[in-house]
Amino acid sequence: MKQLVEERISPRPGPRLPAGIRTTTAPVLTAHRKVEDGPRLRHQQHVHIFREGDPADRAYQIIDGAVMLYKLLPDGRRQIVELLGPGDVFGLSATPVYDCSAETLVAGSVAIHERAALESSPQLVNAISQRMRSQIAALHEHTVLLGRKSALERVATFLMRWIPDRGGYGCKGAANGKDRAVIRLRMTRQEIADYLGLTIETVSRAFSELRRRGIVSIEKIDEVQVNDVCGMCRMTGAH
Amino acid sequence: MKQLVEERISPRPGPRLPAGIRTTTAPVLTAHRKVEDGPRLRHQQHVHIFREGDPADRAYQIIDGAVMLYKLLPDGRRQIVELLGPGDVFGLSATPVYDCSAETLVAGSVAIHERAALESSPQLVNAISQRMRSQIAALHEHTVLLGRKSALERVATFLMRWIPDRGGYGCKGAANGKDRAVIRLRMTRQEIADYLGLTIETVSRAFSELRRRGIVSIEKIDEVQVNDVCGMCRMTGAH
DNA sequence: CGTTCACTTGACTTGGCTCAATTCAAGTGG
DNA sequence: CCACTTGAATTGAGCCAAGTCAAGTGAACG
Repeated sequence: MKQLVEERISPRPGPRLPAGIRTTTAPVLTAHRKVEDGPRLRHQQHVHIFREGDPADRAYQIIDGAVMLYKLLPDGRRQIVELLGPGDVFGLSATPVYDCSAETLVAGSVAIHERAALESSPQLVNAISQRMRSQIAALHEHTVLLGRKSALERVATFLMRWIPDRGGYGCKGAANGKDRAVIRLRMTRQEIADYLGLTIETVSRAFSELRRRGIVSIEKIDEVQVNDVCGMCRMTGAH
Repeated sequence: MKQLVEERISPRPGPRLPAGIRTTTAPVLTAHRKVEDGPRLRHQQHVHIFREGDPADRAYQIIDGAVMLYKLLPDGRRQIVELLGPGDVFGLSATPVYDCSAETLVAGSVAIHERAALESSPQLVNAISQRMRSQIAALHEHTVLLGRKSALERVATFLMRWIPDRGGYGCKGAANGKDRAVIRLRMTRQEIADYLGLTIETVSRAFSELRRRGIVSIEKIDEVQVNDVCGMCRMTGAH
């Protein structure tokens, strides 16, 4: 069974809470502690941490694993608005309720920051502030993808995202002779489609097209071998 | 000639906000000091405040007027990633350079926050933090629009945005008998298109379609009379 | 008891057709 | 004259439907 296990990490032993039950007392995070200290939430794959419209009591920071934030339209259309990994914060809301839902993509754990504690520590505030800036830049980038890129460009951009140190600002091209990479997707085609603003079929066709062109080969369903990273980068529309 | 005029303003009573451009939340006021104090920049319409890639020395907060943030692809495709009004902050960057360009849509003025000063005042940090949360929520909303909405839904959503207190969370429907509104666009069709991820022709056709359906009538080119706000709201895909 | 084979299931791929939005090309009017 | 609108042709991506593939289930059988 999928489950959420909430636990309090040392130095403060505390109550274990069954899934779905909320704490009423806010823990105090002092300035000198690492943000990862304090209460945590362990989670399995594909469980909800919160849903759009829930009271926004807490914010979270990913320690490990991966989380997606998504929004639904009333007729069922889904858009995944952010993909998050270790270090990323989510659940910060400008209103009393969450503006989107958070579901785990990969098992892991997150640190919990009670809403009340979020403004008390200057270090924490500055650290989270810095994170928000990065996430805003990522949202800008994704906005360009959704507003202006073709299906093939979207999928190429998506794949480049998972190749460390490539395609970004200081990308020098292939480090050594070979220009290969292996990507573990950890998302279904449906999730990729909902992130890229496409249908599952279009995503599938884009993968096939990349395979046809020799840019990638797909061994296992969630493992993509990139044979020509620079070649794929040129297909992103960004270069 | 278009110009930027920088000047230092002495502390004085806070801003009256002109109606029109978005008023997401109240203007940011800290406990002892208004953030609008300090150096300012007056600007005319359609001038750049900074460009993508410029060193990100400062952040800005709009006092009045309107600003758009946009990104370009190398082949010239443009995507406007944010539309900002009074109170909104921009120019916060996670890197040493700006991730997008900022251009004014409407003449006005902005407050300048030097990068170094941004972490010094807790009040300022918290106020800006709150602003960033709102902007992230707005970006999420726009992501759904770009990823999942039809052209007509996009334009209807865009128009609803400029009608205060309607279409949002606590929208009660028409306040009194009539259900009308007047919108001053202050953007060209090209800018609207680049914001909505469409072409100028598609935007034009969407306006015509709304006119044909009697939802709006367009007197002057940048003034839209909405005859049936609830009707338009139903076309946004969000209800 | 463990192996095999038929069947089911879910996820992905591919094909064919459709349609919404783009592109190209004239208009129109403030 | 420039920004916008409208029309006609084009096309990329969506939708629907069928096909592939791998993993899992389970009953039969040596």
